[in-house]
Formats: sequence, structure tokens, C-alpha cells
Amino acid sequence: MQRLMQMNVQVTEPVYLKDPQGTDLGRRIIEHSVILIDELGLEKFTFGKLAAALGTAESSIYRYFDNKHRLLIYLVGWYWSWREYKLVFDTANIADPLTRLERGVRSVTEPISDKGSFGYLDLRALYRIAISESSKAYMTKEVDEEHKEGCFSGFKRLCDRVRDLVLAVAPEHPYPAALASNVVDGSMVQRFFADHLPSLTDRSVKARLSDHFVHLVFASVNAPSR
Amino acid sequence: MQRLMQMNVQVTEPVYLKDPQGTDLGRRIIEHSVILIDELGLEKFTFGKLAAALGTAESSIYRYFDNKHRLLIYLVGWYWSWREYKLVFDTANIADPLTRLERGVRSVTEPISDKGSFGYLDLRALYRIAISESSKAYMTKEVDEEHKEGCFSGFKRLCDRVRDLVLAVAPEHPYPAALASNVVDGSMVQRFFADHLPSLTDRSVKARLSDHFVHLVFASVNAPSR
DNA sequence: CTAAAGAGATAGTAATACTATCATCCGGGG
DNA sequence: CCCCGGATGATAGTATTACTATCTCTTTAG
Repeated sequence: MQRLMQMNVQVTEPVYLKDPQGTDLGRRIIEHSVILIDELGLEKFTFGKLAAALGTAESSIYRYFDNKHRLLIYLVGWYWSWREYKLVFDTANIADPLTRLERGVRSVTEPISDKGSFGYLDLRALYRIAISESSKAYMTKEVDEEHKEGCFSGFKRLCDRVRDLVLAVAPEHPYPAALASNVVDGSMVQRFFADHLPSLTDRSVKARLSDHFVHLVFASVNAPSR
Repeated sequence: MQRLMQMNVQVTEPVYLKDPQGTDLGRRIIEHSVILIDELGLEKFTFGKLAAALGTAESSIYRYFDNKHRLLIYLVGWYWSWREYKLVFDTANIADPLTRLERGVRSVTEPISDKGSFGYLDLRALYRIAISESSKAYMTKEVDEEHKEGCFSGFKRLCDRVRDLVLAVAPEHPYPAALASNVVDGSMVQRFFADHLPSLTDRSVKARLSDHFVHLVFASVNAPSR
């Protein structure tokens, strides 16, 4: 829990100007930005509205984050760290690589339904943000520089762990990393489709998202190398 | 070719205010918006800059599109229509369902490398826009309404065709639609990763993106139903 | 010859995304 | 007790964006 709070340990420069974990206002910024972005969507969310919601000045928020894009990177970074933590937990102490892989894929693709907020953070709102907004964190012209800064290391670490689960089962798999990132990213996209463009998925996916990805991954690791 | 020019035929309301195909300025708006969005990225692209590039007034552009979001929807709609056209062409007159499926998956996931611009449109620039910006067309709070308007019907039609290719091979497949949309969307995401976050994919994917998806799809259709 | 369509030009508004400055408040060290 | 630095609050100001409105001019079809 505590470990999770300190995300982006390996990052060369931090995504923030001042660590929001360290102060009361900082934590309130995180807490309420999650709620507000979830409510308004990223494009209509502004620091002005956040400041109003917090009863503080816009300039106070700029002391923590350069702009809302950096704040988004921070939030989705947190989300991926949380997913990684959960993955490690869910696959701990399982010897059989096949079982580990299945549990891992389920862990990573499972929707977040339990109410449990995480500290002061509304986890379900953060999950919804991750679904709708996380790709906007890297689908920009600044990807390459931000990638060098380590802004997406949380996502990468998670994908690497899934890739390793695949490789443990199928060391000769031709596309382990692509399969892994496809599962991690694809599970978010399929969740979005199920909720908003349902004709793009199958009914069963809405109810059991993980089954689809378990099916896909096991099909892939069992496939002949062609 | 001519047929393709008229995209979004089934749309209830058009995405545009005035058909850009019908006038000289309209076509120049399309042509240069593709170039400018590719160059600046969607967030830094503005109607003001487009107007300047065209040597016209901002207000003239507003006669064609309500805002840049609608313009984006129009452009990616065109892209998906083009992909669909190509898919139909590439799978025409092939009797064997397995061959059709493989050709279809290759057609849909194949990067656009040939220089051939499409009429006045720079196809490769449009492809790059589709990779980096297409998800922003629907990852908004307005998805549901815009979906009702038919804004995403081009994407849906393409996914449906891929789904049908899958079903022709494996009529009992448990997730045909999810597999199809995963391939169509995933191929764009993997392309982006290969170009900008290469550690998230495998080396071979950069060179042969389609192979990965052919492998995945055939693994999935051949998998036991578990 | 006229009406309407298309385009250009100008102006104006509200919101956004910042930057800068100054005052205040509060706890700890000397 | 006083002073200092860190954290916050309040106000102001700028450039840009995202529009809306209006007026003129030109072209062309009837």
C-alpha cells in the first residue's frame, strides 16, 4: 500500500513539480482531479474548475503540475502501478506456469468493480479514467521525449510482467511482448467498446471480459509456430 | 474511387455542415487539414492555423465543420471507409475461407507505405493521423450521442467484415466481434508502439506487423472452445 | 438582370492556459 | 520571542483558442 503511493520510482525527472503526496492540498488535488476528470472528461476538465472545486486558486495547482497533461500522466501512472501491484499479488506463490499465466491475464484484464477506494482515491473513477483517457497520455507529439523521461514506465513494467508470464509457458513464442501489450491495452479498449459501442464486441465480453483474453492468450501460446 | 469519396452514406446526420467534397475550398480544407494535423498533432492543430495555411479566414472553415473534433471524425471516417474498400478488394474472388481470412487480416493490418496519394489526399499522412488520433474521435464524453448519429459507422462496418471472415472459418467462435475489433484497433496501437515505445512490442512486429495478427487470429480460430 | 451561393474580411466574446507578484499564515530554530 | 522558510491564497495580466456575427464582394445559374 505504502509502496504503491510512491509511484514512478525509476523516473528520471518526476512528472510533478512538487510531490502531491507530501501536502494536504496535493492530496486533495489528486483526489478531486480523479473525480472531476471522470465527471467531465479530460477535454472539459480545466485547472480552473479543479481550483473552484477545491476552493483554492488556479495558481496553487500550477505549483504541483505544469499542466493537465502532466497530471493525467501522473494519474494513469498511478493506475498502472496499482495494476502491477495487483498482478504481483494475484500470481504470488503459484508454481505452475499455466496457472500463473491464466491468473495473471485475469488479474490484468479484470474490471474494477469493488467499491474499495484506495486511500483517498476513488479507484473506480480512476479505472474509468484509465479506460477513456489513458491512451491520450501517450498519443501525442511529445511521446518520444516523455518516454525518455520515463513517464510511461508503469505501463511498461506491467506489460513486461505479462510478457514474462507468456514466456514462462511458451519460451519460443514469436510475439510475446506484442501479445502482452495487446492484452493490457486491448482489455481497456474492449471495456470501452462494451460500454459505448457494443456492436464492436460480443455480448459475452461485457459480462466476462477476462474470459475473452484468457481464450486469446491460451490460443496464442498453444498455437503451432507456423 | 468515386464511391469512396462519398463516405458515411448511412449516417443520419452528416458530420459536416456543408459537404467539403462539393467545393474547391472544401477540398482544400480536407487536403491541408490532413497535412497540418499530421504535422502538429491534433491538440496543437487549430482552425486558425489551418485558415492561415489556406490563406483564408477562420470563419470560412466554420462553414464546413462545427469544430475540429467533427473534422477529425470526418477524416478518420474516411480512413476507415478506405480500409473497408481495400479489404473488399483484397478478398474479392477468393473462395477458400481460410485464405480469405488470412488475406483479409493482412489487408486490414498492413501499414500504408506506398506513396500513392488518394486524389488530393495524402494517404500516408492520413494513416499516421489514424494511428495517433483516431481513438480520440470516440474516446470522449459525447460518444454515445455521436454513435447514434452514425459517426463511427465506418469503423463498425470494417470490423463487421473482419468478424464475418472469422465466422466463415469458425462459425462457433465465442468472441468473433471482439477478435475483429481487437485486430483492427490493435494493429494501429501496435504500429504506434513499434514507432514510439518499441519495448512494448517485438522487433519482428515493426517489420512485419501483419504476421503477428495473422498468427493471433489463426491461433484463436483454431483454438479448442475450452 | 437578379438572386443566391460561396468566399473573404473584420470585429468581438468567453474561456483557457498559463505567468507573475505580493500578502499571509504557521511551525520550528535560535 | 522573533525570524525564516514553506505552503497557500488572492489578484492581475497575457496570449491563444474557439467560436459567433455581420458585411462586402464575386460568381454563376436561372
